[in-house]
Amino acid sequence: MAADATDAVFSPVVAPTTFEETVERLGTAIRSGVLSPGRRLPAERDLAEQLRISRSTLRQALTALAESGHLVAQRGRGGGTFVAERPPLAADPEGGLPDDWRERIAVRRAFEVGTACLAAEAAAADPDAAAPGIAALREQIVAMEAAAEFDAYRRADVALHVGLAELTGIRRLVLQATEHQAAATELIARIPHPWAVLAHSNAEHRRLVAAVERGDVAAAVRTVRRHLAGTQHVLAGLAPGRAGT
Amino acid sequence: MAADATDAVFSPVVAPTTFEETVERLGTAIRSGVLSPGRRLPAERDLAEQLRISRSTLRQALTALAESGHLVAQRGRGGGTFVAERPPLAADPEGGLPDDWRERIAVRRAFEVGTACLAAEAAAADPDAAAPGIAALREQIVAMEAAAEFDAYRRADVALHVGLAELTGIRRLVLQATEHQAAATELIARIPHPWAVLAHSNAEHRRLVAAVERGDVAAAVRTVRRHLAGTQHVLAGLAPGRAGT
DNA sequence: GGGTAAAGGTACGCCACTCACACCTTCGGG
DNA sequence: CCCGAAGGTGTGAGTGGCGTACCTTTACCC
Repeated sequence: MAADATDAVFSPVVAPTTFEETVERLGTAIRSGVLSPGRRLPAERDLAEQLRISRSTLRQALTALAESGHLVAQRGRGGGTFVAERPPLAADPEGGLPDDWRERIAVRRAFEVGTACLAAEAAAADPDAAAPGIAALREQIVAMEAAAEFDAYRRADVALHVGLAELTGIRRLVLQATEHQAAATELIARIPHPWAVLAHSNAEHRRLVAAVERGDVAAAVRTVRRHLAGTQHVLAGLAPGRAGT
Repeated sequence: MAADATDAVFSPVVAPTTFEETVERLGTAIRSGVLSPGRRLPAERDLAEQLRISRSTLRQALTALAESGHLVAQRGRGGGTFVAERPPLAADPEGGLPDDWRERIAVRRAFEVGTACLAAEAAAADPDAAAPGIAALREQIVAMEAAAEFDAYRRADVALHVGLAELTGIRRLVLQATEHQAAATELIARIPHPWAVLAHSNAEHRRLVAAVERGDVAAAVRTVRRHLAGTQHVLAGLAPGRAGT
């Protein structure tokens, strides 16, 4: 097992550029549905200011996202940059799982468990403040039940998990949640989704929301754990032999 | 509550440089004790290769760490770069908590809960493989009981939590664990630590390790949760009014 | 005692990225 | 019909990271 602490310390250092970070940020937000189709982004000059980057760099990112079908730009007065009507769901739908998929899914699991824990705590600490957020979660569950195709289902699924992070009130967790969800979508898109599985999954969603609502941390954690374990096992079944690094 | 998902998406983009990332990586490893005092780092040329960065950039980082008292360099054959005998525990012990301390401590809690969950699962899945790791955790607990001063206690504490992450076998979690621990140390260093509290804390450690050993996920999560809630409350008591952003 | 190898220390030029700034183009509304 | 708000374009400076070659120190070995 190569998880020794010193090995980890000496593992490669990555330094993403501003351009890459921006594409990642906006791209995941769009793919995960946090920025919904047709939505208008702030004007470039404003957005650059909000993101604390120069307009030049922002435009590089916007151009890249436009070329990859995430965004559509319209010139002239009343124009702007809009999220495409049918943005790509996953960044790279080429065959084969990335070889570190085990790590990714495990990190995501750890993250979700922790988030669910904090969300349940927040709901227990201030039920009134959490109520609207929880109602929003319920709406997503309804949307999932009504979903006629997998894309719609998955979008609501993502919204639910991101909404859970919102309950914690921690901005950083919300950001990470969208990233994890977008990453998870890319993996999940490659496995079959029989309706029976989706129905079962949604039953777990209901249980999760109920647990959060009554502030039952243990139940929330348990439910999330089982919920994600299913995904992990299905992926493991699809993995070519063992794909560990 | 400023944790709305779209707000998070449009929050500032940060792009750390390779230099900064490297200082962060090595600095946290040293401060958290993962790289222990007196330890020799790989030769610059080798280390640069391992970290996948140029030697020039690596040297910038090493120089900065040497100036801040983390490292000591010795020239000549048989020389090398060594971790200082008494490296600084915290990066910036200036007065006052950083204003986003609530976020930090919350993110850390979420992380630890998730990690404990995965660690307990790993132990349950393959008890024999996890046994040596768990024995190492017990050693840290013994070290904490024997600790005569807070520094020694804290180092063992960090080692315990990092060791927990190692049990999961996920390199990324180990890396994040050292970062969270180093960050936590900076906060914890500012609060008083009566021996009674430390003893109580260690009792929780024992319970945590026991829960992990028998693969009891629920108990592990519950224990970690309580364990960290204590820290959070003490910090909240020290916070100047409300330090929210 | 001198050579040699292994380590850190120094210098320099190239390239990619980021930024600020100025300007052009489109197009709806007053 | 013109103005203003939006995206689109171009340029030059500054900075950071990289590669490469070379220098200096020092322990060990013959």
